[in-house]
Amino acid sequence: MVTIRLTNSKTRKKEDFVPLDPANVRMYVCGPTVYDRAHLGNARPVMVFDVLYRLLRHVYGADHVTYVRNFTDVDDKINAEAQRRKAAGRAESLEALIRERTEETIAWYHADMDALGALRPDHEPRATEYIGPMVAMTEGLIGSGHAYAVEGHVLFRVRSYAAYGALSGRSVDDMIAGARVEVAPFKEDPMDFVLWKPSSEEEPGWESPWGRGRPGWHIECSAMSLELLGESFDIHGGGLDLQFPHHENEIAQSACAHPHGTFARYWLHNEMLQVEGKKMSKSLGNFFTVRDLLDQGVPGEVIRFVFLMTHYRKPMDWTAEKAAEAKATLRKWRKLVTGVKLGQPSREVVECLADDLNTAGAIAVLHRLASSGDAVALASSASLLGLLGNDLSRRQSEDNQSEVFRGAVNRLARAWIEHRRTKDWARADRLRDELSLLGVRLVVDKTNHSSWAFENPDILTEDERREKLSALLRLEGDEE
RNA sequence: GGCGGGUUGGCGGAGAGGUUACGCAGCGGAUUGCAAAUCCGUGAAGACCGGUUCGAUUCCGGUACCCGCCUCCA
Repeated sequence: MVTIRLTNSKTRKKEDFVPLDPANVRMYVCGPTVYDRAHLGNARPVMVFDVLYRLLRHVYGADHVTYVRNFTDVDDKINAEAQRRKAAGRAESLEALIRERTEETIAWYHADMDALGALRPDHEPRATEYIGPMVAMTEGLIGSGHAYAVEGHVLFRVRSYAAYGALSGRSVDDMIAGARVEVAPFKEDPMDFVLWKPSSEEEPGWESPWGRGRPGWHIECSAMSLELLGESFDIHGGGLDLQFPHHENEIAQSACAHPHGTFARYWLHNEMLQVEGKKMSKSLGNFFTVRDLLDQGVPGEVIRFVFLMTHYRKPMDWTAEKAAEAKATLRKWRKLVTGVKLGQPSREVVECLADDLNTAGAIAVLHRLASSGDAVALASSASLLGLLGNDLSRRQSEDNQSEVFRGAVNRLARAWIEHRRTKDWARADRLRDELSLLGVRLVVDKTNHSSWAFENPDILTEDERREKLSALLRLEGDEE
């Protein structure tokens, strides 16, 4: 069996991965706060841990891996949106409006991540469905002296956990020295963090021993991983930005609540995303969502490929140039693999992935397989990376091509061939150029027959396309 | 200020203490009505300063620069 090696943030070393139970390898990944469309940065951990999930399934068997990724559906930004709808005259309760917002956001998230070829996790728990376990864990922490209730809040006492700061490499004293946090007067220590906080009438809340309130951000992951994976499990993943304070706090809560468990044994953090060399932010005007890219006609598979080009522990830069490169490569490979039956992925590709998810190295192997013409190995190996599947890219493109459109393009392609045959170069070239504006590329292949292919089928709307096509058909004397 | 990470050829981006990464672009050639695509070939690197070593881009130390987190923006 292949030995998977992973860089464990906890030890800062690359280690052999040895699961607690090979018959049930367990992984928890921090998922999105569902208040709006997922931006491109949100997709990075999804891609990284999707590859890890696929690799684990390959090595241990598809039925022997449990992947949990949560939805955070308690959040002030969600509240704000619900209150906005309420203010706009909606009659439903705030709770109903919150639910509405999170439901629609989750549906978007699923659609967008599906388009990137990400497998759905085995469990996608929502924080609001685990309030009970969170309250129970909080009570336990109070009982064991690791937390205290004050003024409707419950706070975790960081001084009660000696290893606090180990994951992110800081000590409580260092943090206080450089802290910019506003310290609530009721905190025993400035670094103490909230497990539970009171809710006003305008905020969602649940009854608890400390009054009506809602959970702090960190406790949900501790409670849900416990419920679904147990006190000890294998892998915990997320973005590097979550390492502190989120993951540090999760560890503190879980370790203190269940001192006999190990909590997560391997911690993986992916580096962040940049856009054209800069941090993606609304103020820089380079902020966009996955859906924005898909709507612009960038196939999900291309987005996925660009992510995979960079190792997960390096900052990844999204650039238009990379997208173009990915697209050209995928087009070339797709031509090679059409119709081949999947077999086993190449051992080299598996070894690259097993070596701390070296996706860039795996892609290099794919290039070699492609140039050697080994279509079966290429398709099978690409499939392990979630690439070149029938479910990707094709679907996106062909859904957008109506029968009418295809028929019209076919007639125009025949006209083009005829112009070429009669050496009417002017008309032939003009037609070729016009069609390229529609995202259709006419090509001459080796045998000097002609064919056509969709190059970028999504650049125009169906209406624009129809109008343009009928103009061309008239021009070619095709009055159908 | 505290903590962590990075710096590879024109661009992207890996591995390995000594042997070609790979891809894109470029250049040369094949093919071609033009173009695209495709195919063949090819030059080019390791921020800076020291140290370890027979030998370092790869290990160690320092400098410079960049980035992230510490402010519930992944």
